[in-house]
Amino acid sequence: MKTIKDIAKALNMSPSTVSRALHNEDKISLFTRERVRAYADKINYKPNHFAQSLRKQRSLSVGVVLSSIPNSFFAEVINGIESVMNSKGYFTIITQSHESYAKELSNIGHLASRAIDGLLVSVASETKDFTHFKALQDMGMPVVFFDRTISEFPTHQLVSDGFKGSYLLTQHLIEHGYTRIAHITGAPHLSTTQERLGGYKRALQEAGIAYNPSFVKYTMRGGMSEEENQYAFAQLMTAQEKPEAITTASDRLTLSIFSLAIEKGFAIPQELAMGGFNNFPGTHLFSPSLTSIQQPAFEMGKTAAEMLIELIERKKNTPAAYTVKQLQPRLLLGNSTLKK
Amino acid sequence: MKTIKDIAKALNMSPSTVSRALHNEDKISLFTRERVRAYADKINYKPNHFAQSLRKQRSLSVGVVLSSIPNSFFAEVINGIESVMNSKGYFTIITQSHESYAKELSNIGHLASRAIDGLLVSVASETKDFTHFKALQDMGMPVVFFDRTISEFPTHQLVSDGFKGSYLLTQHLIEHGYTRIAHITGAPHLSTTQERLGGYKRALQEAGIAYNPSFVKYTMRGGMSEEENQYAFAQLMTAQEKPEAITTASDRLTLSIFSLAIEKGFAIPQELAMGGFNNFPGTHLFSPSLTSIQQPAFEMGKTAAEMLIELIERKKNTPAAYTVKQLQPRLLLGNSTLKK
DNA sequence: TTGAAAGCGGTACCAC
DNA sequence: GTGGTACCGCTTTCAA
Repeated sequence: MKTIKDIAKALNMSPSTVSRALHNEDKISLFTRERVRAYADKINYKPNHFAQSLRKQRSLSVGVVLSSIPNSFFAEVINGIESVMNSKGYFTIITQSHESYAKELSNIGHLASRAIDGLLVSVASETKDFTHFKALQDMGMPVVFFDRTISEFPTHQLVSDGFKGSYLLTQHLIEHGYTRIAHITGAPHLSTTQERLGGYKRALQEAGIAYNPSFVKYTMRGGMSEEENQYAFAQLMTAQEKPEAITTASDRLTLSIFSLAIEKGFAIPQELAMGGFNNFPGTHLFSPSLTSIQQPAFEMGKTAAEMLIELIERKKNTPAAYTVKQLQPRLLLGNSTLKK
Repeated sequence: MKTIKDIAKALNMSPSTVSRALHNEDKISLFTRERVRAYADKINYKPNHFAQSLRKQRSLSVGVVLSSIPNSFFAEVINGIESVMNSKGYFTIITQSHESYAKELSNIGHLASRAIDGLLVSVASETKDFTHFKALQDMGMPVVFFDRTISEFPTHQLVSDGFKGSYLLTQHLIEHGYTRIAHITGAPHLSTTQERLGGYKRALQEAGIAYNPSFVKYTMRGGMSEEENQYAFAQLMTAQEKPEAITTASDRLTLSIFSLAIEKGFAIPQELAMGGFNNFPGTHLFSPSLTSIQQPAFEMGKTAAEMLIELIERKKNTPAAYTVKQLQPRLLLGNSTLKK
């Protein structure tokens, strides 16, 4: 691997001149700049990233902690993040928590030792303690939360309007004649869970339908555990008072519960209507086509990345005015929630 | 950020001792080791990765170049790669080519300047020139190809048996009474394209069905371009001699062509049977459920990562004996290829 | 068993 | 405009 010193020696000048020439500084004569450039190209010189980072105390890379890459929602989010980071010259290191607190903790540790310049996080569903994020932030690391956030955390946050999404879906079901509507959701302490539940309740309330707590089922692993999902579904459908419609609050849950209902032989939507949060491509090809609340995943990644860059490149002493942004979800109608 | 020097000063010893103690070297007294460990823990010391990499001339990170993260197949592959890399202490930097040669080239450049220890590549469909990979390899960078490979490239390679997958699907269709079977595939120069086409041809040949070149359509962007897909589909279905079945050679193509057929109102499988390579979860919920060839994506990532680690950690002077591994795909039967 | 010091590749301050 | 050089944090050889 060729270094600046090699170039300096070959061209008979000092390393500092070479460095400056490569950075195209005006102080260096155009002639020298050209000579250096040409030679660097010729020997295919690449700056050593570690030396640069060590010296400049910044790595031009950011870390991402999210639940799972094969989840279509997050896959699209990553795409959005990378589109921004690449154009700004930053690298993106992605880690998966698989909804586990322990994994999240160890990922954060690894990322910290990589001296990343900033961190994008969608909190694992198991996580209830935030001191590991706070510790990083106190050390000067910019942190932005997206999707699953910690509302009381002092930093930029980006969420999709889960309240609205859930509200629209529930309202849609009510308009189509359903009144016994269930809601299967994630862990109760999560912001997303609370919002989505809130939208569901509000729609019921506005329609004058009494809220029935036994129609709401929580899953601690947010749909990642098939047993948990089956249990929640069974509890709902073996009760004396069964729901006529189920809404689901996350990608995994939606796919899993829909799949279960088909498996168990429920007629959809005649016997049981279904709809939920879902970013999988192709659910319009399901039988019946699935009514979904789609979140703007790519845009979420893109915007979160922009917020992070803003924090990273802000002057150190500028006091940060943290904002919380909300993106609007879309309700995509399918046949799984048709009028009875 | 605390450094080794801080620890040394606080404990009144030299940086070298601290370094050795942290690495648990026997030369250092147990007492000292414990003292250092305890203090390092207390101040939450994390080694500076850049300094380490700069000094040791290795980064403990690997680069990955693949087509697209939101593609379920690659998302699962990434999962497999990370499971190995994390356990071995390596970091994984993922880049997407979106099937573009230019993007692939620039990704490789970025990764190289990050001084990655190794590279995992699934070649972009546009790529026809391999000198950028060769250059890296000549500089001592271990490279492993997976999925979309360059067969003549001297290194470890890992593919799924596309010939077999395609053969099984075509054979299945023939057994169910179809004879006019089409095949929509990617760019003709790709190894995967040729294999999958090969399996298709072999099955036809064994059944004594004449190969009809007008039943094979190529897409240069491998399903990423909706226009291309529509054109290929239209060409097949507006010809005088229409196929009764279509097989598709990649995830994107399978989803896209299936979607098109539904949209255009074809009765599946009565009028047109469909099946193809597909790793999307949930196609059993399609209407009709989709016959698919599933590739072992997680295992592919896992094995490719292991092969790369093997190359990285091999002693420099050991001559490499490169191997080509094949993983077996599974044929998942659905209703989209039922007997007429 | 521990310490001193050189050096990994670049950058940036200070001279000239 | 250009050169000399200290230094970023860590590892490792040599010496003690």
